[in-house]
Amino acid sequence: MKETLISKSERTRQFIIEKTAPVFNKKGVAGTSLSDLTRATGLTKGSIYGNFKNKDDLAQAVFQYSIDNLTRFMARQIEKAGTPVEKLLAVADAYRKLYHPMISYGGCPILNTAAEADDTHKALSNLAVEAINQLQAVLIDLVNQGKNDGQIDPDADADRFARIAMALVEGGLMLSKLTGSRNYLMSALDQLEDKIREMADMT
Amino acid sequence: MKETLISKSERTRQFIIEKTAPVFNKKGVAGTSLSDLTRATGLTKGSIYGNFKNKDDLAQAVFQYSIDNLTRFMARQIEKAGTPVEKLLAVADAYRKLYHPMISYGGCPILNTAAEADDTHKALSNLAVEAINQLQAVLIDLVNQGKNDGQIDPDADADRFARIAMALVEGGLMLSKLTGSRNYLMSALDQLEDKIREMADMT
DNA sequence: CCCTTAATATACCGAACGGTATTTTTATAA
DNA sequence: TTATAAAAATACCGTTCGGTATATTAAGGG
Repeated sequence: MKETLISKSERTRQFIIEKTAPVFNKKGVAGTSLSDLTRATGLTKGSIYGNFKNKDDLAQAVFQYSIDNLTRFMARQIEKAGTPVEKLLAVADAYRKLYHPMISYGGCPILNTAAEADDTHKALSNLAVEAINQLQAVLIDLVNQGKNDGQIDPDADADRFARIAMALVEGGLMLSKLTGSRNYLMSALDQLEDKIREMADMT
Repeated sequence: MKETLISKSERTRQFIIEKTAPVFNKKGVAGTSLSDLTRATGLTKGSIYGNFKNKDDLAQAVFQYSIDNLTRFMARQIEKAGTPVEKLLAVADAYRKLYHPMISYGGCPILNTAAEADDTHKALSNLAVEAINQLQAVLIDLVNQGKNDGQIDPDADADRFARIAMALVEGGLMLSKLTGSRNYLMSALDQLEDKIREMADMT
């Protein structure tokens, strides 16, 4: 008597997402063909189309999966740290840890999706905007917490900080991925940490 | 008696590049079809293939054209400014001026190319690396000139500054393009200007 | 163990793909 | 003005595309 907590199709669906995620992230939606998908999964077109209504539908599920992984990882790193300022520094550190996995995954999914989809795949680019807003909201919240604790300068501009942080991280990731040199992301993260310490008057 | 300084084919070649550049930049190489190209130019496949040996060949010419435009514009802006520090600030200001044209062009070609090509089109991604190195070299050179003039702190790390500057600009552009909000690029450029003034002890 | 249903594979579709050989048109130097 | 060469258009190639109707297989409750 076997307990089937999740149906076969749900498992297959997840399997397809996991196997095709790096392919989509490296080749883009337009650059990924159905034969790429059957190759990556070992399944046939019929099976894939039984679980997703078309390629774009799968691409969206894949993107959401990638983002969920990223935000869950980030949440765990933040949880480990104590004060709001330490949590902000933990975000920067999280990206240092993410460097290698992210590169072999094909770079940041948000960046990749933004570059490809903003003029062509509106549904997908909306998901990317959501992901950015979500990450930013975390940063803004932490800054505000730091202000309440008296740890961060009450005059600090949380929104502006979050925008600069995202730009540094995404820009650094893109350049490191492109050139093959860690330096870009690392310098960007150094700069991000400087900004955090600056807000916390730890200069 | 008409003086043909440049041949018909050279003119057509340039015409094709100019007309297809925004298409490639918006849709990517994989996402741009030959019918997109014939539509954008009003020419036939035969004509296009008489001037370029294949789609990738045209894509590379298009990317180089976009980069040349960017670097020429940047050089002109730098030329106008006086001291090295003013020239560095002129670079930041150049990106402010470029905001609208860049957005309607489909975003930064370096970013777009990096995102699409680094796992698929090696020749193209090499051109993107070259473009980054070229822009960075300009920044590094200006910082060093500032040091020689005694205008910039001799301990300033020019390489690190250039990496952070590129990350801020590219990240800011991507986020502004994605979200439709100027704020990202503008905050990133504010930050870049702060860094410049910091190096110049104008704080 | 069987029967129903769900899941996967097979076989196929029309369309669009990138690319090319050939013909027609256009430019241009003599 | 005409011959010739260069450029562009036409018509076509085989392949792969995304997608689907149908057949086959496997799951899993009764």
